[in-house]
Amino acid sequence: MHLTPSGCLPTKHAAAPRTLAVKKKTVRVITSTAEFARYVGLARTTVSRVLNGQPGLKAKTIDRVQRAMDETGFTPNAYAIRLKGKGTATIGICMEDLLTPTAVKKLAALQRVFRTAHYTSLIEVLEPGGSRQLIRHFLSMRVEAVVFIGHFPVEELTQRIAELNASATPHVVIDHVGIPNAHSVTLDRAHGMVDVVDHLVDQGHRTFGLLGISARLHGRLGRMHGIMQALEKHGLPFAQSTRSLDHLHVRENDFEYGRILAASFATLKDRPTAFLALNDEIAIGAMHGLQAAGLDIPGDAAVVGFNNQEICAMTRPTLTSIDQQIGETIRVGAEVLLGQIGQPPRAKPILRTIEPRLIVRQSTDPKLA
Amino acid sequence: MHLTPSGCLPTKHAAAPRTLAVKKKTVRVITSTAEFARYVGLARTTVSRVLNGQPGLKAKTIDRVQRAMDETGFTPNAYAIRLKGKGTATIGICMEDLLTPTAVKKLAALQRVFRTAHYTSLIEVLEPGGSRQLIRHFLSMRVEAVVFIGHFPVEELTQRIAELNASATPHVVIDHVGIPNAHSVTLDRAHGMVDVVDHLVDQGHRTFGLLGISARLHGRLGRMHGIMQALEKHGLPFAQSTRSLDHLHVRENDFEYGRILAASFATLKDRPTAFLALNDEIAIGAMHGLQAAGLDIPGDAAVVGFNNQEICAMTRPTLTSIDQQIGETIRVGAEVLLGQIGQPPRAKPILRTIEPRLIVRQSTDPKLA
DNA sequence: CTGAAAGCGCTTACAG
DNA sequence: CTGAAAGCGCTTACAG
Repeated sequence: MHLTPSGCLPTKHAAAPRTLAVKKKTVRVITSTAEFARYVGLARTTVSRVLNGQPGLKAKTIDRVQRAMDETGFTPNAYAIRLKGKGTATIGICMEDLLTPTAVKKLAALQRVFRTAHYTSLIEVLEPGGSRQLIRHFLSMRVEAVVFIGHFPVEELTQRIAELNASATPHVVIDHVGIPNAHSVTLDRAHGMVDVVDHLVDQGHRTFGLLGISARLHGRLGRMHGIMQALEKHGLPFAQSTRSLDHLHVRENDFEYGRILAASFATLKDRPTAFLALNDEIAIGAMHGLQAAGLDIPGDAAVVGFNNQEICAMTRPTLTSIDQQIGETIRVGAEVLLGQIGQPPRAKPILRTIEPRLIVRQSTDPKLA
Repeated sequence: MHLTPSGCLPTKHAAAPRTLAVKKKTVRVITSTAEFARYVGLARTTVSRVLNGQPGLKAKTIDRVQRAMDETGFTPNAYAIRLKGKGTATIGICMEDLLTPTAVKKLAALQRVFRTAHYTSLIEVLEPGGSRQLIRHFLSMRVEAVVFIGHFPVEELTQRIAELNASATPHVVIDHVGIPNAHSVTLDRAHGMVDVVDHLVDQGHRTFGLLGISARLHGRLGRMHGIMQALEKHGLPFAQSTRSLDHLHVRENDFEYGRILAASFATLKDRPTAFLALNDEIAIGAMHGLQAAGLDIPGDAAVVGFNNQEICAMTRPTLTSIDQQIGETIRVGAEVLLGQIGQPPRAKPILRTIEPRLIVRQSTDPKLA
């Protein structure tokens, strides 16, 4: 999105009168209620009433207008309506990208909820460093609320939330903790990892390879926190029980990243027996890499993914994973957001937590093979 | 999206004055250039000039305005700008859904191209039967062009294209042939299937199971056309060489659909030796189903997917597939669309064809195992 | 740089 | 139902 200094969209070209040649004669496209009213033979006021479904109109009049709309294809100018208007019924959705399947799933679900609640979604993808312009664009479009989906630079997002708060625009941050004063809905990843570790320890595992998982972000609700907590519970010393090779490789394509991490792990003499991956893609890549090294899954190595995508049921072996409960996340997210609209700003940030669910499959349980 | 009879968005509530309590005193959010100009101590005209980056302004003045914008968070009302304005620099993108990975990839690529060209994308997902309202919404937002991505009911789409043509709004249909008077960019699926069949015949296959592929749609550029053409070329009688069990099962989840089709095929005594799937998901499900029945891939059965998603390199065996050339598709699509803006309407529909690329992997070539 | 003014396309009382 | 009018928040000549 390109914006002028004002945060608004640039104009592309002078508005040529929109005409269209039809069968040798030029038909002017009707672009205003004034013109349209003249065409129908009614007053502008009356047309406006019909368009807005106001009461006290004869069925005949409504019909006349409807028919004329079909004939001419006239649509009232939304910009004029909303200028005059009482709210835009629009919600801005800021996406980190459109390439993460689970993020897109959330977007799709959210858009559906908003539509049901009679809101239009204004969907934008954040360009690196473009968050200020993006929020200015949303504000200039007078959105009634803003949702953030995905992962953003903490400082930038913090700034943007402050701006939204300053303009009394409601917001919710989906799945991104650690933003001061932000209302958010977050998956309790820590809890998910506790379930995973419990399950793996139960299967006899004592050493864990971490694929793409680190403590950098997240804090209390983060995965690392959960892993440490669970290991402690089982009396396993953290430093000896876990191993990461993330420093060796660059993460571009997740599948490939998982594969190459696994290949490196396969060369270790004291190789961990269980692997926890940041997501399903990395886990699938890791299975590929481990198997290519001649290892059996789960016999020689157990693997756990994250997100429980449909593909998990179709790999060989099928992949144990953690379900994000996207439906629930979006339900709560929408509730938090819509609850703010029309209300006075909250003093305290709202923080809602979603509990994930472990789905055990063959990659960690030999009995299921 | 909910629309009133006028095709516009309903109003949600009366616009309460947006105020915000900050440190005990109530700060009014500035919502107009008039207010803002008063705040800065400049004329509205001057402020407007600064916001639009017009020449002939002192650096000092520009600075003052910039600073005041940062202080107040003021954003000019986009609805007023565009009402007055010369074009909206907005393009409507109509998606069939947000759940098909390749469709979302196209969306992401297209949005990026549009942004680079200084257009904002208005992304909407079509609800069943909601196409008329959707297009009315786009027209009411005065989009400068419309893109359709995905598959739509032919008759509905034909109607919508006619409406867009009637209002002189440019459009392009990505990957959906057979719409009269529609400008479109389409993958030559027939060509793709010719390549597949050539490859498989080369590998010694003479019988082909079709998974989800039928002749219902598409015509000349369709897959079935390509399959028939290639079989004829190799002197293989079509009816004897192909087999479909699509009538036996319901297609909901594609992975599962592929699995269950394959399970049925596995029970046949005269089972085909090669399988062509509608997409990668069905192909992966089919591999799962065939392997579960004890068959070796590609030894007992070859499998080919469609779309060449990243996962194809991570299955066991890796999956031969056809790459859609999404980058090229979107490049051409944007070219076709942007080329129409500001030009007189075309008499003849534009039809551009994209050539797919066969990517051979282990699932069809034992030498790669 | 300022200020007054017209106009974009609507909605909404208001008087008939 | 009609008609005249005010106003939403901008932009853009125009005269100073």
